[in-house]
Amino acid sequence: MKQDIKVSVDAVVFGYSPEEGIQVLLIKRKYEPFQKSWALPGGLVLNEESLEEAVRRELQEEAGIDLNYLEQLYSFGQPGRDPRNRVISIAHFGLVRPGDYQLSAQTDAEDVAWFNIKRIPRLAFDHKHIIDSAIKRLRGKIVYEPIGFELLDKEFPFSDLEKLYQVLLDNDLDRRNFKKRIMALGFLEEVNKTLQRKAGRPAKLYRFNKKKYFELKERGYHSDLFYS
Amino acid sequence: MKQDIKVSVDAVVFGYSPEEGIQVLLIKRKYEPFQKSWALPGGLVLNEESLEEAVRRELQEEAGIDLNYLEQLYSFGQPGRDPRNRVISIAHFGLVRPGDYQLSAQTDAEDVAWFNIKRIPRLAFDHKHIIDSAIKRLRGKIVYEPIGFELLDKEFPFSDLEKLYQVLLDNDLDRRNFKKRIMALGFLEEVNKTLQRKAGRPAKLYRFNKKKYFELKERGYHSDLFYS
DNA sequence: CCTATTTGCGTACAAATAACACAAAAATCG
DNA sequence: CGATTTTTGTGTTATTTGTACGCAAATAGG
Repeated sequence: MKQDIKVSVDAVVFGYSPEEGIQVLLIKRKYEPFQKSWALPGGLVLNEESLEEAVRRELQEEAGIDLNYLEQLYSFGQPGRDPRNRVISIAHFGLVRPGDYQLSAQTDAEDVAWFNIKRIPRLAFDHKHIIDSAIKRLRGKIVYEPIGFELLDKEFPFSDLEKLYQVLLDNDLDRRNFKKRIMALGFLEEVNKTLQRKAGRPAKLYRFNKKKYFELKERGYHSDLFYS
Repeated sequence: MKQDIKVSVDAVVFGYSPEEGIQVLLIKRKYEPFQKSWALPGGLVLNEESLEEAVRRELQEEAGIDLNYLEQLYSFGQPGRDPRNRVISIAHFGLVRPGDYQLSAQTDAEDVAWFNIKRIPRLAFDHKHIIDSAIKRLRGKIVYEPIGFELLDKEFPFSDLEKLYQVLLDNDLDRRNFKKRIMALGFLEEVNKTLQRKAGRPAKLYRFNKKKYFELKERGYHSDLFYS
């Protein structure tokens, strides 16, 4: 019998701010099945586009958002995960900066929204499961690769990074040791600016030097974890 | 226009022995395209089977082999990777023990063979690229998850494990420190047997206690790397 | 029985990590 | 305006962990 399987992509897009915590982008479905349910952005792959192109296109169409970081997460292909057809979904993992993050409000607010990862509503299909995988990936990856910076502004106070790790790994990390550790990695550089958001001493701003990171990585430096 | 994409699975299966090193299972293709080229075992997913079922079925059909460990690797979906149709391949990563490992000779020897990962022939499609990803995964994963044991006999002398890590990470690890480290993880247990293969003092046999490993993992013990 | 080979075990030293204290610069509040 | 609170910045020391070794035990082979 001829193969009758459809191929789609889904995206778990994370955003972050110190006030709101870690959030994930969801859309409200317009059509059956799961009409009006919250779901991950995504859709069928077109014949001539790559998987990554499909993801970026769908995110533009459904949420008007541009990703700062994108990688493949996992492919979900269990028969029956879509009640109508056999659909294989290649799930992706994306990150946006706080700047782009706000764009969601520009599109129809009923249809697109950010949800804190601790308060995710009931979702269509197996999307809850997919999000769980993505959160696991985020938690796992942030300790040995510098993807945390992709969730922050290009220039950020150190405390933002610190809080991100706190929220994600929920362990009390020592502020001072954490900073020493990150700085020792050698790819964070100080910008000659300060920022003040509340009371307290103004914070210096830092910037992730991606070029320097790749240089160090080339030289076989063993990145190994930021914090356990 | 209607979506016209096929879905297949491929498997990168690794085997290991101290004498042969790390090997990967390849088959010689019978049909076009790439007729008579070496390629990864795999094929189209059937309508009612899961991805993992498809992998195990194909491996049975093409190589008569049973996997000891199987996980998804990555999905390759670039248009043009198959010269005829658009085919998305969900690549998998498998491990077999030395015992099962020998089975390949039972099937048609012209069509199935093990190749040392340092001496891989020219391959069909983008299969070389897929193998590279799999090797990277193996190297990366072996330092923080106990998958190395899935490549050894259930009871093995310590030196086998040691050599596996040597070959894979090609650094000179200190025999004595390596053993201390592994034993400190707490899930390797001594069996009351010895084995002698060449000259020298007979080796005690060890066994990976998977149950104990999961117990320790539950208790939030931070597995973190065997050797860097 | 002497040598080469392989496995087993322990100990001293170096390096990385964790615990902890206090100073500086601002807002807030009386 | 001064005292208090809040936030950021930097250092020092104890503890834990990792690394570099030396040497003994048990076998095969000649």
